[in-house]
Amino acid sequence: MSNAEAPPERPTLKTIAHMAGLAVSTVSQALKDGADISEGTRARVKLIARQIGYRPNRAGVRLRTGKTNVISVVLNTQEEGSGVVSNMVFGISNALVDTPYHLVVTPYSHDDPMAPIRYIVETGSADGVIISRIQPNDPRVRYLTDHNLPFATHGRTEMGIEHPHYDYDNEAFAIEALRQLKSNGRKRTVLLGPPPGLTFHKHTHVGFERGLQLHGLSGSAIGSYNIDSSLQDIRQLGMELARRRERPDGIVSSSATASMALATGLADGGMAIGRDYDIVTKHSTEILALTWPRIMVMHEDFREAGFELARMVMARIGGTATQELQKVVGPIVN
Amino acid sequence: MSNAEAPPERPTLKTIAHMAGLAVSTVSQALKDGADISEGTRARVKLIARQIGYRPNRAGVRLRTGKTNVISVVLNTQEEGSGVVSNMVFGISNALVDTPYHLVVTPYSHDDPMAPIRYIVETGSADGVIISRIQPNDPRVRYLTDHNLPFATHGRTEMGIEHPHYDYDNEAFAIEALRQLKSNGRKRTVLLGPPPGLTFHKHTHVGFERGLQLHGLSGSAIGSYNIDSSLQDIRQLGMELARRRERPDGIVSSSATASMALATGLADGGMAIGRDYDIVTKHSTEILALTWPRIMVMHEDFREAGFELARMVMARIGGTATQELQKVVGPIVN
DNA sequence: AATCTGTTCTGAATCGTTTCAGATGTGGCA
DNA sequence: TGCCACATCTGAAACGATTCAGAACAGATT
Repeated sequence: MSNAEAPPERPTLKTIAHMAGLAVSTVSQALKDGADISEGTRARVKLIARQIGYRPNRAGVRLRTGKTNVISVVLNTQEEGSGVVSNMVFGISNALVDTPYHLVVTPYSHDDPMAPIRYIVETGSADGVIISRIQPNDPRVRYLTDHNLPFATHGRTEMGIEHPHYDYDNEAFAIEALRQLKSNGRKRTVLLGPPPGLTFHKHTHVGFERGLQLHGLSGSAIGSYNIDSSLQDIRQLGMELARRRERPDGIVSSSATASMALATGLADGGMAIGRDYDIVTKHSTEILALTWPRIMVMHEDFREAGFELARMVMARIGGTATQELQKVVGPIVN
Repeated sequence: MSNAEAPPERPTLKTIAHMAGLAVSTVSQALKDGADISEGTRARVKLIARQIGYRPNRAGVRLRTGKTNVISVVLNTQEEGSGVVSNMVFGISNALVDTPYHLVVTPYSHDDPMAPIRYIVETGSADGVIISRIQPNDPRVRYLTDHNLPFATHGRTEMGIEHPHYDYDNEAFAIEALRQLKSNGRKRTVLLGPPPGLTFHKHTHVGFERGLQLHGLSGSAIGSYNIDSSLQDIRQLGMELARRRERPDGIVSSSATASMALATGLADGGMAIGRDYDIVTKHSTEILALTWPRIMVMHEDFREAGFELARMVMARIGGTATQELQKVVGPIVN
């Protein structure tokens, strides 16, 4: 009838302090190798902590220090894509294993990309942020910089602000894609690129133009559609291309699903890959290579991207210089 | 030189109390429509709170009340799939809009599905949990039930424990798939189903068997491979099937990507969809229907699943009876 | 005038952690 | 013996919210 059989409460610093016969503050210091603690008690405290499975209470730490131990990844709800998001998320998760950080997903529904950023800053709900779909002049980057919240971007900006970023070299991709088309004897090329406004749209188009010159090809970018267009629309585009007087014979595409839809449309129009045209695309899963083997592919690894971005944010939180936290990976040329 | 131009601190209850000339506890009560507060001050406090953009400090609430305002979704890092994960996550996010809940992603790397669950329970890091890849006798379900942590499962169990769940009726799917194959004149069927161990493996196989009887078809389930097998392996399987003396002419598959790989292998073996065989599959994105129009599809909506699961967990946290939080959606038969 | 009832508000304690000024005790040295 | 320096530990305060026993005061009742 006594309180002997109390439910097993989570151990706190107080628990350890009681067991060790020390004050709470001593225990706190000991656990973090504070200066003024003797080697002996330090070891003793740590032993006890390990024995009883002590884990610092996140709310306590957060309240006292302001550190949330949270990394927030801000995602566009619309973003579909074949596993881009999940791979990013898993990549980030992977980098967070064995750190105190938790990963929270903060979504936004296309109307306002700034809303989640403001929310995070105003409520102080994360120590660091990862954002994607970067624009050359990105208000989120400015805002986060102004408010001094560590972040990393999946993509580059052009606003004279140094910040951690990870990016795929889409310029190199476009050039290499054209090189491959050229070496297959293709002459009249077309680019189905990223949606306008985003930085990697620019990079891709610049690379495309440079590639055309470099390899002496003719070609043009599709203006009316991009890889974010509906698959139905892209298929229509394919049929349209097949109906042109001067049919293109080489296609550069920035997305695997878009490529499939486009190839389907072209097939509707009677054009066969390998015979009438070739198509080079980025892809991130093996399904394309397996079921559309004639589509030429360059791999882009979003898991790696997530992993690196998370490491960058953590490094930034830890004080690493921004300049050391920038990485652009080129396409893997086989 | 005075402290007049202090940096804009986040407002707290103290700020409001100061402005309203009230005690902190009064403000706290007023904001949550506590009983003993006059209508007047209630309105006044709320007005001020709105004006200055007050948001409760999560750490404060969490420390005092133990409520984390976090929903955790536990995901298998291996889980690839075409956007299953991202759609789930976005669906959950959607349900969490305009609630105080944040979504944290807790991953695990196949070795131990229990690890993240134990972590969440032991550290009390979430008010509710969403899990998937459910087994008929799932230790996670027992553990969460025993420890009284609200949760919802994406899939059903068979362990005599009532718990919130959302599931796709894979039994009905298999039966309907066979019906469609039958009506196309197919006779010798084969099932490429979910990996063994999971509940929806069982459901799919039961449905398959029942469908065979119901429609008087012959058929068998593939034992050695499943939709989690590598796409290369599945393609091999397709070639193998095409080499059999008694070639199957009807295929039921539980995954879109697996179906594509299988169809590719069958094509390698000289079999053409529509001519030599038909294949019915589940899918969740429109890409399949667009580029493989001859594959017959039934749609499974993972965004909806995530949405419903999140609502169930929140309802459970709010005390809604478990029995009212169970939903099984059938395949949409066109 | 004294007492009671009821409404509305307050103060203190608490959750778990960190920080920092100061307490305690040890030994050395004059 | 008395004083100082040093190593080690402690107590109190703070972060922001909630809870609850009780304070303060008004009006009604005797």
